Amino acid sequence: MVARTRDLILEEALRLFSEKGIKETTIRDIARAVGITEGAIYRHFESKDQIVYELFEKYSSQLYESIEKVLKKARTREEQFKKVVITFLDFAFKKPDAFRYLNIFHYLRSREVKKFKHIPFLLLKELIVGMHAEGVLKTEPEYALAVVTGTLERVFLYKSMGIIKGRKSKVKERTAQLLWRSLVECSQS
Amino acid sequence: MVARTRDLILEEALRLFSEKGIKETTIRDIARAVGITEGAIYRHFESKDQIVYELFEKYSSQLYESIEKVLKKARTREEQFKKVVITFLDFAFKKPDAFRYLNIFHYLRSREVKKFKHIPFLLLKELIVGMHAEGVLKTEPEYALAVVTGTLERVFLYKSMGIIKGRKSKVKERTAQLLWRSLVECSQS
Amino acid sequence: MVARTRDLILEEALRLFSEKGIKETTIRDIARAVGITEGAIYRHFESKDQIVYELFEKYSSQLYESIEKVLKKARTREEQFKKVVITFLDFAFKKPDAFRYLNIFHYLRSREVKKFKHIPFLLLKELIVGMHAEGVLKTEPEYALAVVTGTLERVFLYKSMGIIKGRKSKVKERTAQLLWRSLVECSQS
Amino acid sequence: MVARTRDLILEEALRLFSEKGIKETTIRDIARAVGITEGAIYRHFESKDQIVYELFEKYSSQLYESIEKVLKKARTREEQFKKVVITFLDFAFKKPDAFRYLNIFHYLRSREVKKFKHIPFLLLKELIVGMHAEGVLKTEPEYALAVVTGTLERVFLYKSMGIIKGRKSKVKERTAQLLWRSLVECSQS
DNA sequence: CATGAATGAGGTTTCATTCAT
DNA sequence: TATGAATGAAACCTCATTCAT
Repeated sequence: MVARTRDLILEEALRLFSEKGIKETTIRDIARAVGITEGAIYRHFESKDQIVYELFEKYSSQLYESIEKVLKKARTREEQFKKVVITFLDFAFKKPDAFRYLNIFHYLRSREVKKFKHIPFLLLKELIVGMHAEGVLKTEPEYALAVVTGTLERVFLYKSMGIIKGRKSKVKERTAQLLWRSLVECSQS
Repeated sequence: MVARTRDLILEEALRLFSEKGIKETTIRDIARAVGITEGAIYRHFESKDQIVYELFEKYSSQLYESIEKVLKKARTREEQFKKVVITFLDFAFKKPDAFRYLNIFHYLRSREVKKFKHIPFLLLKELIVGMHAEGVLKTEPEYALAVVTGTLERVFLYKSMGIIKGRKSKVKERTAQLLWRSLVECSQS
Repeated sequence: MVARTRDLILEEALRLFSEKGIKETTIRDIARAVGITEGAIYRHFESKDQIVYELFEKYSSQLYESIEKVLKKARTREEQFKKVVITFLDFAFKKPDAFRYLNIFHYLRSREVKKFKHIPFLLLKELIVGMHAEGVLKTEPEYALAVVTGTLERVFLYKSMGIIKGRKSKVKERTAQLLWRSLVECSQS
Repeated sequence: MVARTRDLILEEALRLFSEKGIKETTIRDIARAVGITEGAIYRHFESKDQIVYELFEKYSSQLYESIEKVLKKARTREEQFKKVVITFLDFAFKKPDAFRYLNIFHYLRSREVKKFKHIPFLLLKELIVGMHAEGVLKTEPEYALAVVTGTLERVFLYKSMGIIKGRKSKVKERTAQLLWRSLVECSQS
């Protein structure tokens, strides 16, 4: 009941930020959503920016760790690649607000992203560069990265907009397969 | 001389919106960039939102028309597809602020997008659905759409960040080819 | 153990008030300095103002009583005068925070000073007026008062800033002698 | 009528700051006194602190220049000394709010004083150190400085409180003479 | 057309004080 | 006695918009 408020603030802030944008969400919005007064927020956070950063740090790390775990477990490059795609989408589907928020943050605060360690994007980059170095991936790694990250974001977006239909597990599998085939099996240079 | 100021306002607003965000850019910022005072802006526009909408309308239509033209000219589906991809990237490279702005607007004002006709995305959607209906494209159109739109945005982003290197014409060609092969030639279901 | 906390609060409040100012010091600042929470302060004091007043009352009285004692003991006007000067500076050097605080309070709350009895300044005034009435002091008492009080404050200030150097006992003696000679021996009208 | 508002803000801010203190005066207080809204203040000043600094700079410089002028004109050390004392008090009597404000600022923001050039106190210090070096002043310069600055402040204070009576010109002359005799003619070491 | 001062609503933040535990 | 979360008023500041000139 004590530490709860802090979490509630983070929860509602995440929801509102991902819905309306960061600047578009006011401290009052958050306070109202939590059911406290504006002043109370400042017992738990020093500033609005602290909430903004803490949310990025929290979910960035979460996703980062999931991917790290998957990378370690998988035996083959194929398994690694597909599992990473699935992990991304799994996170996105389970925590859509968080995923949307991470994208917004990357878009609007790209300069500040550098201050954080544990950027999931970097793990993906490493994987793709590694695959290319080993000759598994013929496509230029920069392009492959663009295809993968772009597709991930859009698949999530279109799924949440209802453009892409079907069970989430199906969507995850299909996306992983599609990207693998596109980039690896259709060997392109 | 009269119309010039109005255009300058749009120009600077676009630059600032795409750099810092819409809410993050103030009327004063725009006025200063143009070299006039805040009040003067209201001689040309009724409100900040009018600038926001007009910019979206303007560049959305521009891109829409370029794509329309290309679609009409092209003889084959392959030519259509590749030319559309190239047209998108051409627009993005020539008017990076506008392209970034269209993306921001889509992200933050998705509800309002519906008020506008001439959404380039819809032309792309139509093309892909058409290709699928004709059997040219085996990949499910929703996924193909996700791959194409996502990749386009990322290729532009990574090019402007310096992650993707090389001449712009090369990048455009390569992206078009890559997407065509991935989605069409690697026949997938 | 009970009274100890109360005293600690007064102690830390005095230090902070004299360092940063009254309005500039928050209840939270004081609580943190003492090592308790904000709420706990209100177990010991009804309000911030009560702390402010009690501190003034406490140190004002202390200095008042020291001076009173000295005045009673001394046999001659010269001894009285010099001892009073020394007592003022002795208090200032031993309790610099308190002395600074008394000055701040006089400056910012001059209206409220009247509510208190035991204002050290009044004893000094009485002494000087008395000396003048007896013909010991030729200088007009109002001016003498200005010279004495002003000099005392500045000697303390310059000593704590390092502008005036030397042992404190020396500074006290020298100031007493200097003021006595200036105002009394150099008979002026 | 245009530039007037800016000056009015400075004027009222000075009055309120010197009456109630800096932290104790709100932007709203100033706005109300001027007869405008709070927001309007920010068209003329970037922040409350800017007003605070500008006021210090303005009156500090004014007094500084008056003293500089007097120092240049005067032929003898005696004339210099007395004229400087008179100039200080003249400023204090003509602009009591400004004089009180300079004192408050020195007291509460001593660290920030170093950022400014043209501190009147420094001219006084120079004069006294010079007089001592030449043997005109036998009293140690640090003590002399304490007596002079302390007395000046108190004479002003007691005059404005009604403790010191008489015409202002009389008070100025008397203070100058009293300080000269005390520190110089009563040769002390 | 343009200026730039002003408004007024609303944003972020601070802080003395209260209160359930 | 003490905690620490919460309140609520008020502080500083921002900014889209209006308006007299």
